[in-house]
Amino acid sequence: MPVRIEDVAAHAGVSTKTVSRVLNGHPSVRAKLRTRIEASIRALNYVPNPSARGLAGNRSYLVALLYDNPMSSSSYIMELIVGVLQACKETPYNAVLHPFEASDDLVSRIDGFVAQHRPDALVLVPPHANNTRLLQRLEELDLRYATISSKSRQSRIDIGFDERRAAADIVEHLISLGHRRIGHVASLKGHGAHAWRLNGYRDALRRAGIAYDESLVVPGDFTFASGVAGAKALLDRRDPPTAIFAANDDTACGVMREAYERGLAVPGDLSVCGFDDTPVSLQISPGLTTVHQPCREMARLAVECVLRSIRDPAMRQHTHVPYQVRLRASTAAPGKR
Amino acid sequence: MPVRIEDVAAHAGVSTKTVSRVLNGHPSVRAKLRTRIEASIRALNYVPNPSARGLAGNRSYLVALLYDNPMSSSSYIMELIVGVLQACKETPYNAVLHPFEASDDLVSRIDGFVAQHRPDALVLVPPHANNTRLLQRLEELDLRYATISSKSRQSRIDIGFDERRAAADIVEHLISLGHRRIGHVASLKGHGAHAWRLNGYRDALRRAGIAYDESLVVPGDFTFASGVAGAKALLDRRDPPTAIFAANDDTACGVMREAYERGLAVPGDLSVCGFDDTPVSLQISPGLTTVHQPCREMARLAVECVLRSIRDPAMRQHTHVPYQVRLRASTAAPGKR
DNA sequence: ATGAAAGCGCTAACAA
DNA sequence: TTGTTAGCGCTTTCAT
Repeated sequence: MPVRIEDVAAHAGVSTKTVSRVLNGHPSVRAKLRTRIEASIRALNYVPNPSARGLAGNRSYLVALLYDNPMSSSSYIMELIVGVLQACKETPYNAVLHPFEASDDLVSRIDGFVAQHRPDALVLVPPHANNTRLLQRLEELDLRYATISSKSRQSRIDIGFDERRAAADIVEHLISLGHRRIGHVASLKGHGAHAWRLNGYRDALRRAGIAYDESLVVPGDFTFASGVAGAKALLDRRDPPTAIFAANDDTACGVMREAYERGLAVPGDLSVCGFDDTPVSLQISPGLTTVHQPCREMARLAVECVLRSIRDPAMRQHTHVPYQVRLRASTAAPGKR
Repeated sequence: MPVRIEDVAAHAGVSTKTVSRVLNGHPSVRAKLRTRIEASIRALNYVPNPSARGLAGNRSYLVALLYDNPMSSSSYIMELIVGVLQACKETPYNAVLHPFEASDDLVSRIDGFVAQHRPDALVLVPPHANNTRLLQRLEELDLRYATISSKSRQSRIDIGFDERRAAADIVEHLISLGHRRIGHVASLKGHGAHAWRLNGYRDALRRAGIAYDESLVVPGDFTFASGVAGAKALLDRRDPPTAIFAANDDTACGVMREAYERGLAVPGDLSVCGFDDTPVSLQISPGLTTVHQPCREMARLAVECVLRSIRDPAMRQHTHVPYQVRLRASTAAPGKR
């Protein structure tokens, strides 16, 4: 159990500091010596003590994932977690999760959290990723952070995907099936998603020469309930849409529920598509056409970048990762039964 | 930033050791002194440095959640995570997540993980919670652990719920609606759930005086695909069941998919119920009748108990937490349309 | 019930 | 490029 750095140093015939340098990837160790020390490390099965490293180096080896609402978006968070864990694997870093509800005293609560756990790096997702006061405060604390899908340009490191183009793609798919009257249950205001997905919807209409009808866009907040309500509003019209593009899968499920309650067949009477490709899009019947949001990749990249930025604080990186439209059975030509 | 224990000691006019005792809840500090020191701690906004505590006390302040498969059961894991985080809140402990795929060298991989991260406590969920070799190894390493829903009696601390009775309850619900021929798509073998849920199903039949027909039980593995396959097998019979009890919600969704493909109405032509009360049970249409598995409570209790067991290593605790049957629209009287 | 001194295992300055 | 010497901030002996 207690193999310490000095045991390795003795075994390799060097000083502890040199072993430390190898451990920390310091460049000024000759290749030959480095190899010998690495051999000793393996031979003794040495693993450095994180507390000791942390204390001496004033680091915690913790990267924190800060998110908002575990309830309504648990599969989104879960996918991010998988990505974060992938990135931490093979590093001395551990991931810790910190749900914080948005509130006025958010900044001071984050202060408390930082004081207590002293994470070396943070990853923020919306809506915190859009909270400029919070980002400001993290800068003041000189903490490295990365955001995911932030709409703020303030963040030095942000990983997202082209949500606008993705939304346009999926609406274009509906148009290509023959739909002309397409409803949209919008995203939660404040999220970048709100504008991105709405603009993508409008882009697709414009390119197809379909006039934008504001009344076909109803408010939503990413919840199932807002899908039900949005579908009610849209389907109660005298000229109901033949297809509905919901801002996310949960909302799309709400739309499908309302169609079900009205005895409307999906996709026969109404095509529905979502966004995110959460597990429910495969579990529901018919399978839901949606956009695969590359959560894992985004989270993995975010962690990789933010860990790199610990060494290089000036680093900036704004990256889009690829997405995919997943065509399933919930969309078809209008009027087809 | 750098408020240290000696600052607190100076402020309160005591030695650092006494402050340390207060921090660690040591009983041998007089109430008056304790109060004074606590006031100093608050006044200075002191938060102990986890790395320093960890190094000096040979602890990591980490509790690890060990699980198996993030894919097929992400909402189950997510709920556990919420419970684990709740329990860690207001403690100096941080939760870390460690997915490990089951394999022959699982034990040695856990050894590596323990060597690297030195968690003070572990929480195991099935199937790891049933891995006696693994539990054995943790005992050897003198590591505190708690299991969730373990079928092994080896675990000193286990939190579960009465799955057998819950299964019986939900099947009794089907019987009370008038169903007599009820199919069951079984759980993954190896999980405690397999026997518990199957036995509960049999209990309910027996109590209702319905003969157990082995051929109405088809194998499953908690996946959507096994629900589809199981439903195919059951619905292809000359005397198909009027209701199907699926081992979990994902499987139930597969059953509903197969019903959908055959043009069978749920619940008109077929009642379906699941188990777990994952988010999909609300998102799907009709809403899925299921058993609410109290994941959060189980995880919270497991962490609370295992942290307590650090101080009291002999501690044993085997607890069942309450569950609830959630009646939704996927079950109705047979033949009703 | 409280205090003094000695580390825990590592890294950061500084030296060589 | 490598080694020496001090700590990092806390808890633990062992005193008292």
